[in-house]
Amino acid sequence: MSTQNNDKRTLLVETALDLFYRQGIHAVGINEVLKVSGVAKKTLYNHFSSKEALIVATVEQRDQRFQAWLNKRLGKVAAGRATIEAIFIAVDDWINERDPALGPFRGCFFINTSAEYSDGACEIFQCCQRHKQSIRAVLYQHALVALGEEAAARRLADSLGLLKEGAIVAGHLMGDKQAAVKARETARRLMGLG
Amino acid sequence: MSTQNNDKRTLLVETALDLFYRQGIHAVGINEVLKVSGVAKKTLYNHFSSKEALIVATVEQRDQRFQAWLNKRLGKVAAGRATIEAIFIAVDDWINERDPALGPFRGCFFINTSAEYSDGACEIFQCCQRHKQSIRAVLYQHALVALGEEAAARRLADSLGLLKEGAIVAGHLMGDKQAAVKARETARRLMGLG
DNA sequence: ACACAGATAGACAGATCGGTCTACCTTATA
DNA sequence: TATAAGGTAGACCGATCTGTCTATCTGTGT
Repeated sequence: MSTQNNDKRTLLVETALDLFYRQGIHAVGINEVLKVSGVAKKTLYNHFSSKEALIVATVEQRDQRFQAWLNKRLGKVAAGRATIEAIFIAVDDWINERDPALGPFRGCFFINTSAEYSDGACEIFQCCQRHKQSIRAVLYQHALVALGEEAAARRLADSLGLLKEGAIVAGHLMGDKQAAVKARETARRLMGLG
Repeated sequence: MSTQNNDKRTLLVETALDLFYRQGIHAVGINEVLKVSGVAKKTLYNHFSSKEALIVATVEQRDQRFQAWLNKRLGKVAAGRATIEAIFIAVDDWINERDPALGPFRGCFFINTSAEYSDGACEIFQCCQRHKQSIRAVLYQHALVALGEEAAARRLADSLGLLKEGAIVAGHLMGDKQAAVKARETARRLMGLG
């Protein structure tokens, strides 16, 4: 049946995403995904032509989940400065695992994945790129509301983007659980709120 | 002979570092390292007890090379603000591959490696952590010279660290070759030079 | 000249990889 | 109830992985 069909596909993607995020992609074999999910190998290759296709699906899934989570967090916040601050607060909750929606914190799945697939021509890397561009678009949108002028908004969005990526990296690699708080304070200073 | 002994070891580490940085660690097998370096397998296992030991050696080698490169770049610059700016200029040259000392730019080897070995208890991850802490110490040292006050210097060093990590990530994942220039401009603003 | 340390090539082992395929089972619908 | 689609379990394939081991060669110090 079609619904079960999608159920299996979804189960595979969610299981793979969880394992890939925790352990890295090359470190997780197809057989482990099958064992954990309880799905048969034939079913996997019925839905995906290869491991790479499964990886692409997990990246897209993570993108959708992340953006849905972020939109929910930002839903009731006024556009502009308040939303920009809310983004850093959301990242802080993510790093400190105060929000179960994203699961445990192991850094940015897209940064981690692009570390393993860094060929700019490959589909996996490009999926990661698209995600980052989506997030940057959100930052620019609210920077524009905050500042009203395009060039200044671009500059602010660039700075905010760097701070956000830096916070995620520092939160993971350096174990600095305050990284997003520091990023938010720096952002406030850049927006003239410090 | 003892010198040849070290020659082989060094050759193995440099070859492995180059391959690991370009392709990722799990994606490179021991046999490939041996083939490219022209060293016999027995010799490798004479110097390293396992692949993991070789990986640790490559991370340490990258740390040494990076710090030597940075120190050279900063050698003739006045301590404080000027050195902080020079750091971002150096990162810019790295991203745009204008300085052959670090080879091609594939993002931060330590970030990439910690993406594949993210268990906080494992030796490899801890080596990556130590590197980042060394760099942060340099930032703090010059922030202190620039500001003269410890708490403010810590805040500044934190902000600069986030901008630097963000620039490296943006330069790689988003292909933003201007990332370090933007980070530098933001840093200038934070230091009251904007 | 001889002994020995350390290098070489590469066979080999055992596990695991991604991916294919067979054979059987379950279930919804005509 | 018959049919057909899609699931299950898992054997199997060739390739590759890390790591061990044998056997041979080279070069240095005494």
